[in-house]
This record gives sequence, C-alpha cells and structure tokens, in this order.
Amino acid sequence: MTEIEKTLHNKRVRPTAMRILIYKYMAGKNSAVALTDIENAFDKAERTTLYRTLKTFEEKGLVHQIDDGTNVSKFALCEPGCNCEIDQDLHLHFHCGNCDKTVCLTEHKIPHINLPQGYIAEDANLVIKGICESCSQH
Amino acid sequence: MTEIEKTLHNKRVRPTAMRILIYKYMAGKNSAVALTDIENAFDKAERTTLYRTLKTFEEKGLVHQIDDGTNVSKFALCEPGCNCEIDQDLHLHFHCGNCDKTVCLTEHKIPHINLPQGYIAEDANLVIKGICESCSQH
DNA sequence: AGAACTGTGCAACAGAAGTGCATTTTAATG
DNA sequence: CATTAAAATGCACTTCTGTTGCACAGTTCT
Ligand SMILES: [Mn+2]
Ligand SMILES: [Mn+2]
Ligand SMILES: [Zn+2]
Ligand SMILES: [Zn+2]
Repeated sequence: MTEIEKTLHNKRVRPTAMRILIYKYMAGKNSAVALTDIENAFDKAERTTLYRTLKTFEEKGLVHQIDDGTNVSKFALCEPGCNCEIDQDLHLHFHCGNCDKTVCLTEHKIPHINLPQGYIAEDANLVIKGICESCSQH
Repeated sequence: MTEIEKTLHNKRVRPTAMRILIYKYMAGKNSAVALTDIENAFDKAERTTLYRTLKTFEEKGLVHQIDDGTNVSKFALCEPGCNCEIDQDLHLHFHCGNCDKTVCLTEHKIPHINLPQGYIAEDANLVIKGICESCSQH
C-alpha cells in the first residue's frame, strides 16, 4: 500500500486507479487545479468521473474547493491538519492575473471582521488578486 | 431632467428608457441584483440588453460587480464617492445563506494583508457568509 | 433630411456544472 | 475461487450563466 493509498484509506475514500492518479496529479502541482486542468492532463478521463471524484475528495476532507473569482472552481489538496471541512481553516487565496494560477496561502488566515449588529458570520472567503511571486521576478 | 437622468448624464451614460428603469430598479433594492433578477422584474426585457446595460454601467462607474461565491455575478449601485473603478473601494460583501441576498458593507473595508515576499496585491475580494441582519431576527 | 453613431432585439454559441441510468469494477462474504 | 452487493465509472443529456455577431431601430449632429 503506497503513501497515497494510505492517505485515501485514512479518509475513507476507496483508492481506485483514477483517484490515485488524480491525487498524484494534484500533489505534484503547487497551485490549485480546475476540473478542466485534470481533464486535459488525462485526456482519456471522463469529465463526470473527475467531477464526482473531486466532489468525493471534498466531502471526505481531502481537498478544498476554492472560489478565486474566475467563475471556475479550483481545488487544492488539504494540508495535514487542515480543518476546512468545518470552516475552521480560513486561509486566504491568491490569484495571479499574469499566469492565472491560484495558490493557497495557508499561513495567512483571514482576519476577524467586526460585522454590524445582527449579522452572523459562518464562513469567509478572501482572495487577493495581483502578481504572484513567480511572475513578479521576470 | 430627473435625478436619475442627471446621475447617468454625469457618468456619461446616455439615459435611455431601459437604462433609467434598470437604474431605478437597482436603487429600490437594498441588496445586490443578478442579471436574472432584473430579467424577471421586467419580463419584456431582453437578456442581452440588460447584460450590456450592466456592463456599460460598470465601465462608467455607476455599478460594481460582486462575486459573492454563488457563481452568479451580482451588481450593486456605487455610492457617491465610491472609487471601485480603480480598485480603491475595497469594502466587503456579505452573503446570507438563508435569504440568499448579498449586500454591500460599504463601511467595512478589507483589512490590509501582509503577503509573502514577491507577491504583489492589486485587488482583493472578501465575502463573509452567514445569516444577515434581517434573517437573524426571525 | 441624411449621415454617423449608439442602443436594442434576436439568434446562436461556449463553458461549467450537474443528473439519470446502464455498465463495470471493487471489496466483502461464504 | 465464485457470488453478490455496493460503489465507481462512462455516456448522454440538460440547465444555467455569460457572451458574441448581426441586423434593425433610435438618436444625435450637420
Ligand atoms: Mn486553500
Ligand atoms: Mn459592494
Ligand atoms: Zn503568476
Ligand atoms: Zn438573509
């Protein structure tokens, strides 16, 4: 049983061939991926399968979905200890307008916001847009 | 010339009948509106016209587009003095999971975030999700 | 009035997301 | 190992939002 298989097993996700491939693919990237990205990476893969795989991964706490404002959902592997399932890992995300990549800034949590009377916060999403570290050097 | 006509004129938007209606509609709501909302409000209106009207309004600084994480673009009238055109009015938005309304919290600006070395911020989007003031009272 | 420009309506398209159902694969059981 | 139930996959199709091209209508200017 490989490391990845163990990881999937721990989160009660059955380690099928496709799931292992997808997990491996995401683990090898340093930025969030869209469904279409995976689709293009494995051209024999079915969109529906990928779609449902990501959904399963998310439900079981293996990945978290990111809304970076591009109207295309992105996904990133959760780091060990990430509690995003219960909205307790509110790190921010950065979207680069140059290379179009979206990255997790897991060390940077969303600051607490004082809302007006009557408003109850349950979740938050903060996306910074600009030029990423890699693009700003060239 | 009515107030609305003056407002449009000031922003160099020609005050056609449809535009005045749309502006009036948005001014009468206390939450952000989606294209479909307007479409439903004026059932004889053409989707394309509304789409392009909102685009024009946005380009001329009459409204700003809001990404509240629902994957449906919302629009809200800019308040006088709003500098959202140049990404200088970074107020936050609140989306209620109960009534599904999105509101501008124009008094609440997005706090400054220290990014890692190399990252250059140009814009930011902060959406708080939860229960709105109106829904939390019932 | 005529020309030039702007706005509107209609049709069609693109892309992402999502669903129903039949088939295949997996994992568990005897 | 064969059986079987549950889970995963593949295919087809739908919906929704956003977007564009083009012809026509309305407006503005000379
Ligand atoms: Mn993340
Ligand atoms: Mn706003
Ligand atoms: Zn970049
Ligand atoms: Zn509400």
